[in-house]
Amino acid sequence: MPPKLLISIGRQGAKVQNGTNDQGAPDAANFDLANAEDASAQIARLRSIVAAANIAYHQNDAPDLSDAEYDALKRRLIALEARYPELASAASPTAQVGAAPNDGFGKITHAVAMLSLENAFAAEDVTDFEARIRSFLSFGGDLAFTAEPKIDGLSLSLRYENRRLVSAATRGDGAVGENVTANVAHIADIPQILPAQAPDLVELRGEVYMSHADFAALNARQAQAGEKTFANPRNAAAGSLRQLDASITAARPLRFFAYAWGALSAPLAGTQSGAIEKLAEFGFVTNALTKICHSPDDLLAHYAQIEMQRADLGYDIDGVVYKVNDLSLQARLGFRATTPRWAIAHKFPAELAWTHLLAIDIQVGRTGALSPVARLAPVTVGGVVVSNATLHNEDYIAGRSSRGEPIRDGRDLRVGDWVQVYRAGDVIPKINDVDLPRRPADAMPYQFPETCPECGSPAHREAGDSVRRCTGGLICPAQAVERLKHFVARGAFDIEGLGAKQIEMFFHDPLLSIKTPADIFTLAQRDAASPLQKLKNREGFGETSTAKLFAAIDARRAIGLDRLIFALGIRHAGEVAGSLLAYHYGTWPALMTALDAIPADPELRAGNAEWAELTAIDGVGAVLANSLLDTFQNPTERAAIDALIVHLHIQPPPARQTDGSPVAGKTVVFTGTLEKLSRAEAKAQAERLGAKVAGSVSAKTDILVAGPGAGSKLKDAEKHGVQVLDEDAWIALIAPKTTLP
DNA sequence: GTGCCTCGAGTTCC
DNA sequence: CTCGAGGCAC
Repeated sequence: MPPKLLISIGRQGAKVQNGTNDQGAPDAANFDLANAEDASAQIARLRSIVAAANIAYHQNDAPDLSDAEYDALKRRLIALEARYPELASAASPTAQVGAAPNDGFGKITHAVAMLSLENAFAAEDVTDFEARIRSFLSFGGDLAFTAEPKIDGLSLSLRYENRRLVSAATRGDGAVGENVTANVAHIADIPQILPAQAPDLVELRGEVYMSHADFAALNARQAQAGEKTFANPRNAAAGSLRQLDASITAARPLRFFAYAWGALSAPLAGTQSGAIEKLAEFGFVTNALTKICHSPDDLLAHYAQIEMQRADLGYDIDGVVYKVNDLSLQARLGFRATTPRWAIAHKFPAELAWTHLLAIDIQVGRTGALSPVARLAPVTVGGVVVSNATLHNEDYIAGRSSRGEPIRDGRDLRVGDWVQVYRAGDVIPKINDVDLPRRPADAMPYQFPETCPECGSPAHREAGDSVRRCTGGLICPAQAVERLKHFVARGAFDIEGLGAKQIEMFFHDPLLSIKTPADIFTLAQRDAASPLQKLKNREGFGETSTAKLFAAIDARRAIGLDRLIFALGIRHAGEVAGSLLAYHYGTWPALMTALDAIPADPELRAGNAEWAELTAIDGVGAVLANSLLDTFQNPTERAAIDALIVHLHIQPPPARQTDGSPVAGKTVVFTGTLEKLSRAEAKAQAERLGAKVAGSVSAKTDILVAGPGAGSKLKDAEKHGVQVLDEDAWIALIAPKTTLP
């Protein structure tokens, strides 16, 4: 997932609904959406520039564009072509470089990201959900929700411009999906044209599914024709939609329920339920079991009602979705990193199945964690055949959580046991229970290895840690290869054509080996210099895909500082930490200078100014800071990083989209009692507008928002000459920017 | 010190 | 997707 993208989309969601912006496709953002004439001219111009640059680069060895410029132009072209599928052309340079391997579908960037939902399993999770919303909003009045069945199909995003369907995309990673426009052309539930009352731009979301009756008939036809049958309606729907030959899709009985929207040029209504009614007026099929509820008890009653009807619906559902009905409250609640705060999916209990535990294997992850995996006799659970299940860690096998509490009543798992499996969240297979009476008499307790099965190094478990880790570091081939996979993963370098499989292959390749990240960027050079076994002559590569791969690698020499930090795979430094550090330090040299100024001896760090600055970053604590220093001050690690850096053009993190927000870049501190906003809401709102929210007042503070009961912070503010506002003044200050649909 | 809220790191199957 | 735990508010 491109993390920055997702976060910025989430935080900007409300504005997008006003039609003022288009965060999901930054490369095409300044483009007049309604004007396909302009698009056609721009696409033609960009194609010729990019094609010329490709030739200059690959044949003349004299690039006339910088990597960053080339990358930007190409991305803009891809975005435009995605937006205007009718202008796409096999002759476009993107047709050769842009498409993913073994995949005939183009990509479409969602104007507003398609997020996932938080899950609830128990009644308690539902009451918690409601309570959390009330507390976030400081709201005691009537709080209404919509409750509707959660269809078990594939989510789809349909884009209508001037009331005509222009594109259809799968969810993909949430930010970018696959273009299936041709495939949905024959789905009867999807209108091609919207009525005159619909807004100019509608990005509509819903679920493609197959009914039980149609599924049974399709499988019967498939069996008769000697074709493979589908395991369940969901797979059948997915398989049908993703046919490269759209005429096959047309012959499959797919259906569609509309239930949500992304970008809109005008709001549909003031409530979720009102908007759904509008969608029905537009000609979409909406679910008849959608109901407005006013309390957790109401929600749970409707859940029970739907669960009772489940078997008779004629299509698969896997739960009930609850959404805050008032759209202005939805906007205030906003988003966490990957899920909205205003919705939750209440899942039905998972299906269970008994099977045989055949073996316990150990995998080694990029941080050296030894993770046990259960090998199972294949068994069907929830329509899917499961043969592996995660076992988490050694405590989990032993029958206790790492906090020492018993799980499975303290019964351990042994090879040879009968175990009960389920798919957590209908995805990840897990072991729920073990049948002790059926345990073979000779079954032995599992002995967790104390050395790494991959490299033989000692595997230690630190106090308070739940996992045992290989101490081999980069000596361990498993760690080295996993680190490389992480380096090229989504959200990191994300190099097209260089995924986990290719990394695995290159890692073990004697001639063109990739052992460190720097090796990726010298691959083309080493290939050119190598007298034998050039990549293009190997099986599975050839001239085009080799050129494609080298071009994809080159395109990534220009990399955002945030992505680079994340890509290094430093423990505790994920996407968010990468972004925090990038925004704070701005450039690579600034970050290095700061880290190098901190003493190597942990004992001496406390008094150091750079250490103080680092750990003062909101979200960066001592654990992360120490982990960063462990990596950068380790000579081997540092040498590998320095060797990488010379191949890159490190870009500053993208400017925050704050649209001239009055508080962008300011540091704000809240103190005292806030009466109109809760603390959490005030903080989220300030951050949405580009402000940094700090906990204490210092010379760097710009604004102190003081409610009644403010104490020492008010005095600090006076001392430092910090602007002090009361809550009303703060709300007035940010008001113009928080008007929501 | 305790209790949220997120984030990070692990995993499966198609 | 889930679990553990880091970071911070109370």
